[in-house]
Amino acid sequence: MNKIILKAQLLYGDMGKSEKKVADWLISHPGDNLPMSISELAELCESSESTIVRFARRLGFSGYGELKISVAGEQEKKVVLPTIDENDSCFEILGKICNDAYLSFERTKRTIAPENIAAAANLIAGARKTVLIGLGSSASVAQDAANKFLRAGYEAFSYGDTHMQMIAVSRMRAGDVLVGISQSGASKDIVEAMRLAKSRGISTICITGTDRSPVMKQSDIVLLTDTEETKHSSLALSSHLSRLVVIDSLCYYLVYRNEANRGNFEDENQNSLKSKRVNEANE
Amino acid sequence: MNKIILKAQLLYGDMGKSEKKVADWLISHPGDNLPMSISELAELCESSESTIVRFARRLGFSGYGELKISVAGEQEKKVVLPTIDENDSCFEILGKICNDAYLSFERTKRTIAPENIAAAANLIAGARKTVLIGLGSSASVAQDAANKFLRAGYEAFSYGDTHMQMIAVSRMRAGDVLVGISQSGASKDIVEAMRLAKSRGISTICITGTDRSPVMKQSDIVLLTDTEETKHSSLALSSHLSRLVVIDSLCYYLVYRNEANRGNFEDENQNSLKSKRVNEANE
DNA sequence: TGTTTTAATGAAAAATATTTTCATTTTTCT
DNA sequence: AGAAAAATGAAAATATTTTTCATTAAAACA
Repeated sequence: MNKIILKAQLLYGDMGKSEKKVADWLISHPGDNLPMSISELAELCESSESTIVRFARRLGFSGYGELKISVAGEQEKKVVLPTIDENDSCFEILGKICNDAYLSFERTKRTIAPENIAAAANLIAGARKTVLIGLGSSASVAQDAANKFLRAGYEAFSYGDTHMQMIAVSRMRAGDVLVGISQSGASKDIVEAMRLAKSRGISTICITGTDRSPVMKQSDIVLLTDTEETKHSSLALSSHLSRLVVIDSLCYYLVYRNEANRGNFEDENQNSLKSKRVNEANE
Repeated sequence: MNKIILKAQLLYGDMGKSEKKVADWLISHPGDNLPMSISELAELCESSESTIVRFARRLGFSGYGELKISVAGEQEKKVVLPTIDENDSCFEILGKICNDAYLSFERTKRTIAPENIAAAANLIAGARKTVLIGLGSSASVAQDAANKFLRAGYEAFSYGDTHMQMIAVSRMRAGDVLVGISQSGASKDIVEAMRLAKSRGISTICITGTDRSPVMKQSDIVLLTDTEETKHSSLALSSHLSRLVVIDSLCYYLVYRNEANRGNFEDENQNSLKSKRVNEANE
């Protein structure tokens, strides 16, 4: 995978017309080495030297020299363009999905507010208990999160059933935290549950992929993940993965924060599951 | 081994005293990139710019620029493994987890057998129904998969409860497919359920991160994901994501295979959920 | 061994390449 | 449509690379 081309695609939207011409050239010449001099490339792209320097800087290089060298370093790895088409084999699709996930992670890093993740983690760390709710694919994210938080030593529960969600919220009190997970940010039942929680003085956090969405209005802390419309379909695969990495980073932070847990939680968890494993010798 | 260093050694005898100093520096710094400018290198080698140009030409390059780029191209892409430490902020952890996920995807692409994914997808595509089972974090993977397969137009169910898993298997028949998900590949209950299924002539697929694991012996098709031992902890975050991208690629393939579905499944799914969304105007 | 010839070297000049600056153009917002 | 902001490229300012050439070091020969 060519990281430079991926990065160029990632930042494509931010570029001006002329910078896009540089990106286009790069994207349409994967595997090529860059011309020796910036002037040659400027001519090829029908652009100017300064634009190319700006392009290189946008990608994180100090200038054209670094870009040139980095492109050379990336060579021999072919680019997979992340549009899935009907003739792709399963394995090709896997490659494209991995690419897409990578881009989604990069977008999430840009979208999410660092201080909000920290705030969310600290809120959960100090909470009496944490309840996570979501529907559809967000229900499995919620379940996964509850699973991990519990293993990290925090009281966490998830509910995927709208009735149970309301019941759970009605049993919560100040000092508890409700985490609502919704890609669209507009799931009625989740918004309702969040509203109820908020009215009862319970802290609320949402993880959503849609800015200015209803669920945000009911949240004390907003974790905004990859907001890009998924290019493939409503399966919304990559955005789902982004929500998981956000959960994972919260979880890691919690593990490290939990002094008592830090050293031994791995072993403890391993031991608690030991009886559930096949004794390989008998297998 | 680095081709450029090899060449330098080959031609070492022909060089003058000063050129040898340049060769020595290169040989004693394998894996390093060359300094940005020829003057820097001249200083490091206690030599001069002109000598370095001569050295580069002797090796067959047109000048320092080409040598520099060629050295960069030769570099083995050594990846920095991001180890999370206790002083990292949540946001830093997020970055490292994304990196880790990326590496995990790369490993999965190398480990998984392309023909096996295809076989698994085709098996599911032709099945009367598909049952997915897993425990712990694999339960949420199973749930996520069932959710997506159903949306893609296939009969799919997941069970996270060991009793329900056995009951579900006992109700299956030839023509059905059982997918067992287990990172360790050694979960007793999953292996049991798979064995039962196999004895009853039901096709079995496993998704696991452990080669030569018990669950593999009960499987017709093995999807082996990232087998790297997780560097961080038993939370096994990245391997979890790898299993999800495998599910996602199966799912996409199924979507494209399902002729009837292809065009309109997105819209249908969107419509079926419409009543569950907040009407934004009222919000 | 001393002298001549040849090769190697580096300082500085010349040629190239890159980066910055800034006036002009284009786009966006009102 | 007009004002403000952003993007662009020409040209100036830097920086880098290459060439030149005087000097030095090494080899060849008497």
